Amino acid sequence: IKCDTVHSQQAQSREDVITSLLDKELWRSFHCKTNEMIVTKNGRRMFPVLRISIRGLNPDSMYSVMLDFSQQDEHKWKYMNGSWLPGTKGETPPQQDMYLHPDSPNFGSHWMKDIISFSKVKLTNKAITSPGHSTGHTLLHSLHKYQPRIHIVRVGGTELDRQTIGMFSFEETQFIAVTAYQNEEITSLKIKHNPFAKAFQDSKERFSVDRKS
Amino acid sequence: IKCDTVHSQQAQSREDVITSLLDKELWRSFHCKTNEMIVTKNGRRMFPVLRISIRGLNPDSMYSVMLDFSQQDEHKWKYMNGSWLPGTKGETPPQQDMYLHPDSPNFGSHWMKDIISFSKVKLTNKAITSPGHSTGHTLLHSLHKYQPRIHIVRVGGTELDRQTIGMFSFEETQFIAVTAYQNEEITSLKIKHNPFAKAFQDSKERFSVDRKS
DNA sequence: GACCTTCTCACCTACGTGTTAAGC
DNA sequence: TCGCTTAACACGTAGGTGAGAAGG
Repeated sequence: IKCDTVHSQQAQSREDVITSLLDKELWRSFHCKTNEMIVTKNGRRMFPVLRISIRGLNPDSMYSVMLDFSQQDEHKWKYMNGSWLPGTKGETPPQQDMYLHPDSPNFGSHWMKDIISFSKVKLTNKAITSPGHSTGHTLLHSLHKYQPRIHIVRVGGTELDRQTIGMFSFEETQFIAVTAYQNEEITSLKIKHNPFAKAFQDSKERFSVDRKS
Repeated sequence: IKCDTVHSQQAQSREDVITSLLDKELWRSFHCKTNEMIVTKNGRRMFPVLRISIRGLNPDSMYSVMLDFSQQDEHKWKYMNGSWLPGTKGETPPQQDMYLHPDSPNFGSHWMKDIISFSKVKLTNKAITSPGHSTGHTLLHSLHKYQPRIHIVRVGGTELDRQTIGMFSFEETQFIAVTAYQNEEITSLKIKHNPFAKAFQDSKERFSVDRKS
Protein backbone atom coordinates (compact mmCIF):
# COMPACT_ATOMS: atom_id res chain seq x y z
CA ILE A 1 0.00 0.00 0.00
CA LYS A 2 2.22 2.81 1.20
CA CYS A 3 5.40 0.82 0.69
CA ASP A 4 6.09 2.37 -2.69
CA THR A 5 6.03 5.91 -1.46
CA VAL A 6 8.82 5.56 1.08
CA HIS A 7 11.62 8.01 0.53
CA SER A 8 14.55 6.66 2.39
CA GLN A 9 16.46 9.65 3.65
CA GLN A 10 16.04 13.15 4.92
CA ALA A 11 19.41 14.74 5.23
CA GLN A 12 20.32 18.05 6.76
CA SER A 13 24.06 18.19 6.59
CA ARG A 14 26.53 21.01 7.03
CA GLU A 15 29.26 19.04 5.33
CA ASP A 16 29.15 16.56 2.48
CA VAL A 17 28.26 13.76 4.85
CA ILE A 18 26.23 10.89 3.47
CA THR A 19 24.63 8.15 5.54
CA SER A 20 22.97 5.03 4.15
CA LEU A 21 20.55 2.72 5.87
CA LEU A 22 21.34 -0.98 5.67
CA ASP A 23 18.83 -3.84 5.49
CA LYS A 24 16.39 -1.64 3.66
CA GLU A 25 14.44 -4.59 2.28
CA LEU A 26 13.95 -5.95 5.77
CA TRP A 27 12.93 -2.60 7.21
CA ARG A 28 10.42 -2.08 4.40
CA SER A 29 8.80 -5.45 4.97
CA PHE A 30 8.08 -4.33 8.53
CA HIS A 31 7.17 -0.78 7.54
CA CYS A 32 4.53 -2.07 5.11
CA LYS A 33 2.68 -3.68 8.01
CA THR A 34 3.29 -0.71 10.34
CA ASN A 35 6.25 -1.70 12.47
CA GLU A 36 6.01 -2.23 16.23
CA MET A 37 8.78 -2.26 18.84
CA ILE A 38 8.40 -3.76 22.29
CA VAL A 39 9.15 -1.55 25.27
CA THR A 40 9.73 -3.09 28.70
CA LYS A 41 10.69 -1.92 32.13
CA ASN A 42 14.22 -3.29 31.79
CA GLY A 43 14.59 -2.25 28.18
CA ARG A 44 14.15 -4.16 24.93
CA ARG A 45 16.44 -4.16 21.93
CA MET A 46 15.20 -3.08 18.54
CA PHE A 47 14.58 -5.51 15.73
CA PRO A 48 15.46 -4.94 12.97
CA VAL A 49 18.66 -3.35 14.20
CA LEU A 50 19.40 0.15 12.97
CA ARG A 51 22.58 -0.11 10.90
CA ILE A 52 24.09 2.61 8.78
CA SER A 53 27.20 3.47 6.86
CA ILE A 54 28.71 6.93 6.79
CA ARG A 55 30.83 8.67 4.17
CA GLY A 56 32.26 12.13 3.86
CA LEU A 57 33.66 12.70 7.33
CA ASN A 58 37.13 14.07 7.86
CA PRO A 59 39.13 10.92 8.70
CA ASP A 60 41.27 12.70 11.29
CA SER A 61 38.54 14.69 13.02
CA MET A 62 36.65 13.43 16.04
CA TYR A 63 32.92 12.75 15.99
CA SER A 64 30.21 11.28 18.14
CA VAL A 65 27.22 9.50 16.65
CA MET A 66 23.92 9.56 18.50
CA LEU A 67 20.43 8.20 18.17
CA ASP A 68 17.16 9.55 19.40
CA PHE A 69 13.49 8.91 18.71
CA SER A 70 11.28 11.73 17.55
CA GLN A 71 7.65 11.35 18.53
CA GLN A 72 5.90 11.64 15.24
CA ASP A 73 2.55 13.04 16.32
CA GLU A 74 0.53 13.65 19.46
CA HIS A 75 -1.88 10.77 18.94
CA LYS A 76 -2.17 7.72 21.05
CA TRP A 77 -2.54 4.94 18.50
CA LYS A 78 -4.92 2.03 18.75
CA TYR A 79 -4.94 -1.28 16.92
CA MET A 80 -8.50 -2.16 15.89
CA ASN A 81 -9.80 -4.64 13.36
CA GLY A 82 -6.39 -5.14 11.82
CA SER A 83 -5.27 -1.58 11.44
CA TRP A 84 -3.76 1.22 13.47
CA LEU A 85 -5.98 4.22 14.14
CA PRO A 86 -5.00 7.50 15.77
CA GLY A 87 -6.71 8.06 19.12
CA THR A 88 -8.77 11.13 19.76
CA LYS A 89 -6.89 12.63 22.66
CA GLY A 90 -3.52 14.21 22.19
CA GLU A 91 -0.81 12.79 24.38
CA THR A 92 2.46 13.54 26.09
CA PRO A 93 4.96 16.03 24.77
CA PRO A 94 8.39 14.73 23.82
CA GLN A 95 11.40 14.99 26.08
CA GLN A 96 14.01 12.98 24.39
CA ASP A 97 17.47 12.08 25.61
CA MET A 98 20.15 10.93 23.23
CA TYR A 99 21.58 7.46 22.98
CA LEU A 100 25.31 7.78 22.44
CA HIS A 101 26.74 5.14 20.14
CA PRO A 102 29.20 3.14 22.26
CA ASP A 103 32.08 3.79 19.86
CA SER A 104 31.74 7.52 20.56
CA PRO A 105 33.76 9.60 20.47
CA ASN A 106 35.95 8.47 17.61
CA PHE A 107 37.79 9.54 14.50
CA GLY A 108 36.06 9.94 11.18
CA SER A 109 38.19 7.09 9.86
CA HIS A 110 36.71 4.79 12.49
CA TRP A 111 33.11 5.67 11.68
CA MET A 112 33.64 5.22 7.95
CA LYS A 113 35.62 1.99 8.23
CA ASP A 114 32.77 -0.33 9.18
CA ILE A 115 29.02 -0.51 9.41
CA ILE A 116 27.68 1.37 12.42
CA SER A 117 25.22 -0.75 14.36
CA PHE A 118 22.83 0.38 17.07
CA SER A 119 22.16 -3.16 18.25
CA LYS A 120 22.61 -2.37 21.94
CA VAL A 121 20.13 0.47 22.40
CA LYS A 122 17.25 -0.55 24.64
CA LEU A 123 13.74 0.85 24.58
CA THR A 124 11.95 1.23 27.88
CA ASN A 125 8.68 2.63 29.20
CA LYS A 126 9.99 3.36 32.69
CA ALA A 127 12.09 6.37 33.52
CA ILE A 128 14.24 4.58 36.08
CA THR A 129 14.67 0.95 35.27
CA SER A 130 17.12 -0.47 37.77
CA PRO A 131 20.12 0.61 39.87
CA GLY A 132 22.55 -0.46 37.17
CA HIS A 133 20.50 1.00 34.38
CA SER A 134 23.27 3.34 33.23
CA THR A 135 22.99 4.59 29.68
CA GLY A 136 21.76 2.62 26.74
CA HIS A 137 18.11 2.91 27.73
CA THR A 138 15.76 5.23 25.93
CA LEU A 139 12.36 6.15 27.31
CA LEU A 140 9.41 5.93 24.94
CA HIS A 141 5.65 6.14 25.46
CA SER A 142 3.76 3.01 24.59
CA LEU A 143 1.26 3.31 21.72
CA HIS A 144 2.93 6.35 20.31
CA LYS A 145 4.64 6.55 16.94
CA TYR A 146 8.36 7.27 16.64
CA GLN A 147 10.92 8.16 14.02
CA PRO A 148 14.53 7.17 14.84
CA ARG A 149 17.02 9.92 14.07
CA ILE A 150 20.78 9.73 13.82
CA HIS A 151 22.89 12.69 14.77
CA ILE A 152 26.52 13.23 13.90
CA VAL A 153 28.38 15.69 16.07
CA ARG A 154 31.94 16.90 15.78
CA VAL A 155 33.66 17.01 19.14
CA GLY A 156 36.64 19.21 19.80
CA GLY A 157 39.43 19.15 22.28
CA THR A 158 37.10 19.68 25.20
CA GLU A 159 33.95 17.83 26.08
CA LEU A 160 31.67 20.83 25.55
CA ASP A 161 33.21 21.99 22.31
CA ARG A 162 30.85 20.29 19.91
CA GLN A 163 29.10 21.09 16.67
CA THR A 164 26.27 19.24 14.96
CA ILE A 165 27.29 18.04 11.52
CA GLY A 166 24.12 16.36 10.39
CA MET A 167 20.83 14.71 11.31
CA PHE A 168 19.55 11.76 9.32
CA SER A 169 16.37 9.76 9.46
CA PHE A 170 14.89 7.00 7.37
CA GLU A 171 11.16 6.72 7.00
CA GLU A 172 11.17 2.92 6.79
CA THR A 173 12.43 2.77 10.37
CA GLN A 174 9.32 4.33 11.89
CA PHE A 175 7.50 2.24 14.47
CA ILE A 176 4.84 2.28 17.14
CA ALA A 177 6.03 1.45 20.66
CA VAL A 178 4.00 -1.35 22.28
CA THR A 179 4.15 -3.47 25.40
CA ALA A 180 2.87 -6.47 23.45
CA TYR A 181 2.63 -7.01 19.72
CA GLN A 182 -0.72 -6.05 18.25
CA ASN A 183 -0.39 -7.15 14.63
CA GLU A 184 0.27 -10.85 14.25
CA GLU A 185 1.97 -10.24 10.93
CA ILE A 186 4.58 -8.18 12.72
CA THR A 187 5.06 -10.97 15.24
CA SER A 188 5.59 -13.44 12.42
CA LEU A 189 8.14 -11.20 10.73
CA LYS A 190 10.07 -10.77 13.98
CA ILE A 191 10.13 -14.51 14.59
CA LYS A 192 11.14 -15.20 11.03
CA HIS A 193 14.12 -12.87 10.94
CA ASN A 194 15.37 -12.46 14.52
CA PRO A 195 17.79 -15.30 15.44
CA PHE A 196 16.92 -14.92 19.12
CA ALA A 197 13.33 -15.89 18.39
CA LYS A 198 14.30 -19.13 16.68
CA ALA A 199 12.52 -21.14 19.34
CA PHE A 200 9.21 -20.04 17.84
CA GLN A 201 10.03 -20.53 14.20
CA ASP A 202 8.40 -23.91 13.86
CA SER A 203 5.92 -23.82 16.69
CA LYS A 204 3.73 -21.00 15.45
CA GLU A 205 1.34 -20.75 12.58
CA ARG A 206 2.92 -18.77 9.83
CA PHE A 207 1.17 -16.04 7.90
CA SER A 208 1.86 -15.70 4.23
CA VAL A 209 3.69 -12.44 4.76
CA ASP A 210 6.30 -13.14 2.13
CA ARG A 211 4.25 -14.80 -0.54
CA LYS A 212 3.96 -12.86 -3.75
CA SER A 213 0.33 -14.10 -3.70
CA ILE B 1 58.59 -17.48 48.26
CA LYS B 2 58.95 -14.48 46.00
CA CYS B 3 55.48 -13.21 46.76
CA ASP B 4 56.70 -10.82 49.40
CA THR B 5 59.11 -9.01 47.16
CA VAL B 6 56.57 -7.88 44.58
CA HIS B 7 56.58 -4.16 44.05
CA SER B 8 53.34 -3.38 42.43
CA GLN B 9 53.98 -0.49 40.09
CA GLN B 10 56.59 1.02 37.86
CA ALA B 11 55.40 4.39 36.75
CA GLN B 12 56.90 6.68 34.19
CA SER B 13 54.51 9.56 33.93
CA ARG B 14 54.84 12.99 32.39
CA GLU B 15 51.84 14.26 34.31
CA ASP B 16 50.55 13.43 37.75
CA VAL B 17 48.76 10.38 36.45
CA ILE B 18 48.28 7.50 38.85
CA THR B 19 47.06 4.05 37.92
CA SER B 20 46.14 1.30 40.36
CA LEU B 21 45.83 -2.40 39.70
CA LEU B 22 42.66 -4.05 40.96
CA ASP B 23 42.32 -7.62 42.26
CA LYS B 24 45.86 -7.53 43.57
CA GLU B 25 45.26 -10.39 46.01
CA LEU B 26 44.03 -12.56 43.18
CA TRP B 27 46.91 -11.66 40.90
CA ARG B 28 49.40 -12.40 43.65
CA SER B 29 47.97 -15.83 44.32
CA PHE B 30 48.69 -16.67 40.68
CA HIS B 31 52.02 -14.88 40.62
CA CYS B 32 53.26 -16.92 43.61
CA LYS B 33 52.86 -20.08 41.54
CA THR B 34 54.24 -18.48 38.36
CA ASN B 35 51.20 -17.52 36.34
CA GLU B 36 50.35 -19.07 32.98
CA MET B 37 48.07 -17.80 30.23
CA ILE B 38 46.69 -19.96 27.48
CA VAL B 39 47.29 -18.90 23.89
CA THR B 40 45.26 -20.40 21.06
CA LYS B 41 44.91 -19.97 17.35
CA ASN B 42 41.61 -18.11 17.72
CA GLY B 43 42.69 -16.16 20.78
CA ARG B 44 42.11 -16.74 24.48
CA ARG B 45 41.07 -14.22 27.10
CA MET B 46 43.24 -13.50 30.10
CA PHE B 47 42.33 -14.65 33.56
CA PRO B 48 42.58 -12.89 35.90
CA VAL B 49 41.40 -9.91 33.91
CA LEU B 50 43.62 -6.85 33.90
CA ARG B 51 41.63 -4.10 35.59
CA ILE B 52 42.91 -0.70 36.60
CA SER B 53 41.73 2.66 37.81
CA ILE B 54 43.22 5.93 36.65
CA ARG B 55 43.46 9.30 38.37
CA GLY B 56 45.02 12.60 37.44
CA LEU B 57 43.97 12.96 33.82
CA ASN B 58 42.54 16.20 32.50
CA PRO B 59 38.78 15.47 32.43
CA ASP B 60 38.22 17.37 29.19
CA SER B 61 41.23 16.14 27.27
CA MET B 62 41.14 13.10 25.03
CA TYR B 63 43.17 9.97 25.70
CA SER B 64 43.59 6.46 24.42
CA VAL B 65 44.56 3.60 26.71
CA MET B 66 46.52 0.69 25.31
CA LEU B 67 47.94 -2.61 26.40
CA ASP B 68 50.92 -4.53 25.19
CA PHE B 69 53.02 -7.41 26.41
CA SER B 70 56.73 -6.96 26.88
CA GLN B 71 58.73 -10.14 26.45
CA GLN B 72 60.66 -10.32 29.65
CA ASP B 73 63.71 -12.24 28.54
CA GLU B 74 65.01 -14.24 25.61
CA HIS B 75 64.66 -17.62 27.23
CA LYS B 76 62.27 -20.31 26.22
CA TRP B 77 60.93 -21.59 29.51
CA LYS B 78 60.39 -25.21 30.41
CA TYR B 79 58.29 -26.75 33.15
CA MET B 80 60.20 -29.63 34.75
CA ASN B 81 59.67 -31.41 38.03
CA GLY B 82 57.29 -28.78 39.31
CA SER B 83 59.17 -25.64 38.46
CA TRP B 84 59.86 -23.36 35.54
CA LEU B 85 63.41 -23.34 34.21
CA PRO B 86 64.87 -21.06 31.57
CA GLY B 87 65.89 -22.91 28.42
CA THR B 88 69.40 -22.64 27.11
CA LYS B 89 68.78 -21.18 23.71
CA GLY B 90 67.75 -17.59 23.28
CA GLU B 91 64.53 -17.11 21.37
CA THR B 92 62.55 -14.80 19.20
CA PRO B 93 62.92 -11.04 19.36
CA PRO B 94 59.88 -9.04 20.32
CA GLN B 95 57.66 -7.33 17.79
CA GLN B 96 54.73 -6.13 19.74
CA ASP B 97 51.57 -4.49 18.49
CA MET B 98 49.32 -2.55 20.82
CA TYR B 99 45.87 -3.58 21.97
CA LEU B 100 43.69 -0.50 21.98
CA HIS B 101 41.18 -0.43 24.81
CA PRO B 102 37.73 -0.51 23.13
CA ASP B 103 36.65 2.71 24.87
CA SER B 104 39.47 4.55 23.10
CA PRO B 105 39.63 7.34 22.34
CA ASN B 106 37.78 9.06 25.15
CA PHE B 107 37.78 11.97 27.53
CA GLY B 108 39.75 11.91 30.76
CA SER B 109 36.46 12.07 32.64
CA HIS B 110 35.39 8.80 31.03
CA TRP B 111 38.58 6.96 31.92
CA MET B 112 38.47 8.15 35.54
CA LYS B 113 34.75 7.50 36.03
CA ASP B 114 34.85 3.70 36.17
CA ILE B 115 37.22 0.80 36.42
CA ILE B 116 39.02 0.12 33.15
CA SER B 117 38.84 -3.53 32.24
CA PHE B 118 40.84 -5.36 29.60
CA SER B 119 38.55 -8.38 29.64
CA LYS B 120 38.23 -8.61 25.87
CA VAL B 121 41.86 -8.79 24.82
CA LYS B 122 42.71 -12.17 23.32
CA LEU B 123 46.07 -13.86 23.31
CA THR B 124 47.03 -15.87 20.27
CA ASN B 125 50.01 -17.78 18.93
CA LYS B 126 49.11 -17.37 15.27
CA ALA B 127 49.75 -14.19 13.34
CA ILE B 128 46.62 -14.46 11.22
CA THR B 129 43.82 -16.13 13.07
CA SER B 130 40.75 -15.89 10.88
CA PRO B 131 39.20 -13.68 8.22
CA GLY B 132 37.25 -11.73 10.82
CA HIS B 133 40.12 -11.56 13.24
CA SER B 134 40.12 -7.76 13.33
CA THR B 135 41.79 -6.22 16.33
CA GLY B 136 41.64 -7.49 19.88
CA HIS B 137 44.14 -10.27 19.25
CA THR B 138 47.69 -10.06 20.49
CA LEU B 139 50.40 -12.38 19.24
CA LEU B 140 52.61 -14.01 21.87
CA HIS B 141 55.19 -16.78 21.73
CA SER B 142 54.33 -19.86 23.70
CA LEU B 143 56.67 -20.71 26.58
CA HIS B 144 57.99 -17.19 26.82
CA LYS B 145 57.52 -14.87 29.76
CA TYR B 146 55.61 -11.61 29.43
CA GLN B 147 54.95 -8.44 31.36
CA PRO B 148 51.68 -6.64 30.52
CA ARG B 149 52.11 -2.88 30.13
CA ILE B 150 49.50 -0.17 30.03
CA HIS B 151 50.07 2.94 27.97
CA ILE B 152 48.16 6.19 28.24
CA VAL B 153 48.35 8.45 25.23
CA ARG B 154 46.87 11.89 24.76
CA VAL B 155 45.29 12.23 21.35
CA GLY B 156 44.78 15.58 19.72
CA GLY B 157 42.49 16.86 17.02
CA THR B 158 44.03 14.61 14.43
CA GLU B 159 44.73 10.92 14.57
CA LEU B 160 48.50 11.31 14.39
CA ASP B 161 48.76 14.12 16.90
CA ARG B 162 49.45 12.03 19.96
CA GLN B 163 51.71 12.17 22.97
CA THR B 164 52.51 9.43 25.45
CA ILE B 165 51.48 10.40 28.96
CA GLY B 166 52.60 7.35 30.88
CA MET B 167 53.46 3.68 30.86
CA PHE B 168 52.50 1.47 33.79
CA SER B 169 53.17 -2.14 34.61
CA PHE B 170 52.50 -4.34 37.59
CA GLU B 171 54.86 -7.15 38.40
CA GLU B 172 52.15 -9.43 39.76
CA THR B 173 50.61 -9.61 36.28
CA GLN B 174 53.58 -11.36 34.70
CA PHE B 175 52.89 -14.73 33.11
CA ILE B 176 54.27 -17.41 30.85
CA ALA B 177 52.32 -18.05 27.66
CA VAL B 178 51.38 -21.72 27.20
CA THR B 179 49.24 -23.79 24.87
CA ALA B 180 48.22 -26.02 27.78
CA TYR B 181 48.60 -25.48 31.49
CA GLN B 182 51.78 -26.94 32.93
CA ASN B 183 51.36 -26.36 36.67
CA GLU B 184 48.29 -28.05 38.10
CA GLU B 185 48.10 -25.48 40.88
CA ILE B 186 47.57 -22.80 38.27
CA THR B 187 44.81 -24.88 36.70
CA SER B 188 43.12 -25.21 40.07
CA LEU B 189 43.31 -21.48 40.73
CA LYS B 190 41.82 -20.71 37.31
CA ILE B 191 38.96 -23.15 37.88
CA LYS B 192 38.36 -21.82 41.35
CA HIS B 193 38.06 -18.16 40.40
CA ASN B 194 36.95 -18.00 36.77
CA PRO B 195 33.14 -18.21 36.50
CA PHE B 196 33.39 -19.66 33.01
CA ALA B 197 35.20 -22.69 34.37
CA LYS B 198 32.47 -23.49 36.88
CA ALA B 199 31.77 -26.77 35.13
CA PHE B 200 35.01 -28.10 36.58
CA GLN B 201 34.70 -26.78 40.09
CA ASP B 202 33.34 -29.96 41.63
CA SER B 203 34.56 -32.55 39.21
CA LYS B 204 38.28 -32.11 39.69
CA GLU B 205 40.57 -32.93 42.54
CA ARG B 206 41.45 -29.76 44.38
CA PHE B 207 44.91 -28.88 45.52
CA SER B 208 45.35 -27.14 48.79
CA VAL B 209 46.42 -23.94 47.10
CA ASP B 210 44.62 -21.74 49.58
CA ARG B 211 45.26 -23.54 52.83
CA LYS B 212 47.43 -21.66 55.24
CA SER B 213 48.99 -25.09 56.02
C1' DG C 1 -15.62 -6.75 30.07
C1' DA C 2 -11.92 -4.52 27.37
C1' DC C 3 -7.48 -2.87 27.16
C1' DC C 4 -2.99 -2.50 28.40
C1' DT C 5 1.03 -3.84 31.30
C1' DT C 6 3.97 -6.92 33.95
C1' DC C 7 6.13 -11.12 35.12
C1' DT C 8 7.80 -15.81 34.59
C1' DC C 9 9.10 -19.26 31.52
C1' DA C 10 11.16 -22.46 27.98
C1' DC C 11 14.08 -22.01 24.34
C1' DC C 12 17.21 -19.99 21.82
C1' DT C 13 22.05 -17.33 20.44
C1' DA C 14 26.72 -16.49 21.47
C1' DC C 15 30.68 -17.63 23.46
C1' DG C 16 34.20 -18.54 27.51
C1' DT C 17 36.08 -22.78 30.22
C1' DG C 18 39.36 -26.86 30.98
C1' DT C 19 39.42 -31.73 29.36
C1' DT C 20 40.74 -35.17 26.40
C1' DA C 21 42.45 -37.42 22.50
C1' DA C 22 44.75 -36.96 18.42
C1' DG C 23 48.39 -34.86 15.65
C1' DC C 24 53.14 -33.62 14.68
C1' DT D 1 59.30 -41.44 23.17
C1' DC D 2 58.79 -37.01 24.49
C1' DG D 3 57.26 -32.29 24.23
C1' DC D 4 54.25 -29.28 22.51
C1' DT D 5 50.06 -27.96 19.73
C1' DT D 6 45.50 -28.53 17.86
C1' DA D 7 40.56 -29.54 17.51
C1' DA D 8 36.26 -31.43 19.24
C1' DC D 9 33.63 -31.61 23.22
C1' DA D 10 30.57 -31.10 27.42
C1' DC D 11 29.29 -27.72 30.40
C1' DG D 12 29.09 -23.46 32.08
C1' DT D 13 27.97 -17.86 31.86
C1' DA D 14 25.29 -14.20 29.97
C1' DG D 15 21.51 -12.58 27.97
C1' DG D 16 17.88 -11.92 23.90
C1' DT D 17 13.07 -14.05 22.17
C1' DG D 18 7.78 -14.34 22.13
C1' DA D 19 4.20 -17.00 24.75
C1' DG D 20 1.04 -17.05 28.17
C1' DA D 21 -0.90 -16.14 32.55
C1' DA D 22 -1.71 -12.79 35.86
C1' DG D 23 -2.37 -8.09 37.29
C1' DG D 24 -4.44 -3.42 37.12
